[in-house]
Amino acid sequence: MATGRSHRPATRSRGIPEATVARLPLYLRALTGLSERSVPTVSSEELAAAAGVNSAKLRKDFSYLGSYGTRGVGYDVEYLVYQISRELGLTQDWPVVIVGIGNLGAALANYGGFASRGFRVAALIDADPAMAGKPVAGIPVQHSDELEKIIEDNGVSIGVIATPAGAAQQVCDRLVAAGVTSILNFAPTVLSVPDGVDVRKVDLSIELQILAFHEQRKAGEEAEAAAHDGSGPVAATRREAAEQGPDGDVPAVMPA
Amino acid sequence: MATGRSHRPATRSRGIPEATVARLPLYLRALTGLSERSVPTVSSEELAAAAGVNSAKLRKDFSYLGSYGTRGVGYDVEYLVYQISRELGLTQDWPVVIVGIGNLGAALANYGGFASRGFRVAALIDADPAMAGKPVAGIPVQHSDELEKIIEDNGVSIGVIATPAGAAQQVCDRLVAAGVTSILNFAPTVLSVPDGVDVRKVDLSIELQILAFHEQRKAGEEAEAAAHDGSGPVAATRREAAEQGPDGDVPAVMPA
DNA sequence: AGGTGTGAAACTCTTCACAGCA
DNA sequence: TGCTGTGAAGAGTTTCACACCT
Repeated sequence: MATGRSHRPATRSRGIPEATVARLPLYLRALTGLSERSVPTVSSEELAAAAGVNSAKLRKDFSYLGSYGTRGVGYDVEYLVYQISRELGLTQDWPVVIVGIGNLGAALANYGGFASRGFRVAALIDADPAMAGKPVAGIPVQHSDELEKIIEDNGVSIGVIATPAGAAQQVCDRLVAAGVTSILNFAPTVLSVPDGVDVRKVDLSIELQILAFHEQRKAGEEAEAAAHDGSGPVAATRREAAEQGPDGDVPAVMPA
Repeated sequence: MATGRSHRPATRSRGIPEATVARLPLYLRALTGLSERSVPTVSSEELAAAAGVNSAKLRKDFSYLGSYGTRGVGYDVEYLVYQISRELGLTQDWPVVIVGIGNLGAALANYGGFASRGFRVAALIDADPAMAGKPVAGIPVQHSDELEKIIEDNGVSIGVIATPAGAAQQVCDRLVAAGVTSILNFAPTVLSVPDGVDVRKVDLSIELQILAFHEQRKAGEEAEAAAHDGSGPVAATRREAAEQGPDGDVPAVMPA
């Protein structure tokens, strides 16, 4: 084991690697599916397939949480659901505000998986006075003047920004000033936040560009293959296969 | 799999690491901003700040593309924009279809950054006959019966799935059968696709769960700090700082 | 047998630090 | 002088393979 050096363990805290954290929701979703179908236990192999990862990775991931499986048998579905939920902090309810109720904001408000898993839409906020009072997904939109009050009254610590890019930083600043410490940003901007505030970003156009890169490379390879004829230096120049998507992913938070 | 078993050479091909590819769109966005403000050159330091990464990483990233900078000076903005665009395959236009025109699909269709950067919404497709013909973002929605024809007629190779989870795999299968080889999936499901097809996934609920994990950890640390010592548990938050968000990120594609 | 849990190896990504060029 | 480009070190992640428990 460790040579007794006082080296910073880096991934500190309770030591679950970011990459693992990013996959826990995936496992949880797969487990929930099994649970609904009343499956009592799963092997790492089966669960891994359902979650779209490989079994070695899954076992390693679970090993960071503890020893929740039974050798020769597998994992108890209900028990794992609970353990992962707890680890992710989903046994409590997180009030969330969504700022910017355009198409995207409305889509998010309507998103079922929201309420279902530990999150509660505490408020919808928009800068347009014409929106105020209009119900979206059964929740009346409130004007952004109320932002600070809403956050304090509801103890909101997670905010979702679905505004146009131009407004994002400003909204972000107000959210943070009011006490929000985690932000999910859908606006195509880099947000700057003080230390201690986490930002995760979802950007459609970035995803598409990454796809385009690979798409282009496929086209190139095809042409090359046609020119060369088969049997290149590496017979298998095909796609290299990173089994799962780009969802949660690895690099995670972004203070400052 | 086909012929060769063995291992994938991984990052192979022309050797740009996935992590770098995932950041190129970020750089491109920052550069576009500079370009619009007619800034002629940038240093790695400045550009890195604008893109939300650190400069060493940026320089390393660029070194995979070639030597496009000038020592002692920096990078020519326009030239870099071109080089990155080319590398990402954005000098050509990619026709894209969006399947599932609910709130989310509509939001995507309306998303400006779309058309602006190498992508063209070739068609909007929905299974609801009542939607057919209705224009969204100026484009008439077409019924899913037309899916195969649309894809072939337009030479579409990138598809966006914004349907409910239940329909996603089916839609995916049809897209792939019709010739689509890159898919951006917004439905909360693991899609299975044949080898050679790339899938990227965006999942709101996963992002929120990751935030919740960190949020919970912050709360825990605070409590711990408070217990240890009465002094203000102010900005105690350690957070080790992964400077950028979870956007594109590292693990990338997912065949099979 | 059957499947988990985990050291150790392999690989990828990030950061450092500085040589070298404009 | 100033900033790029990069080898090398370091950190984090994935995969392997097998000991160990049921």
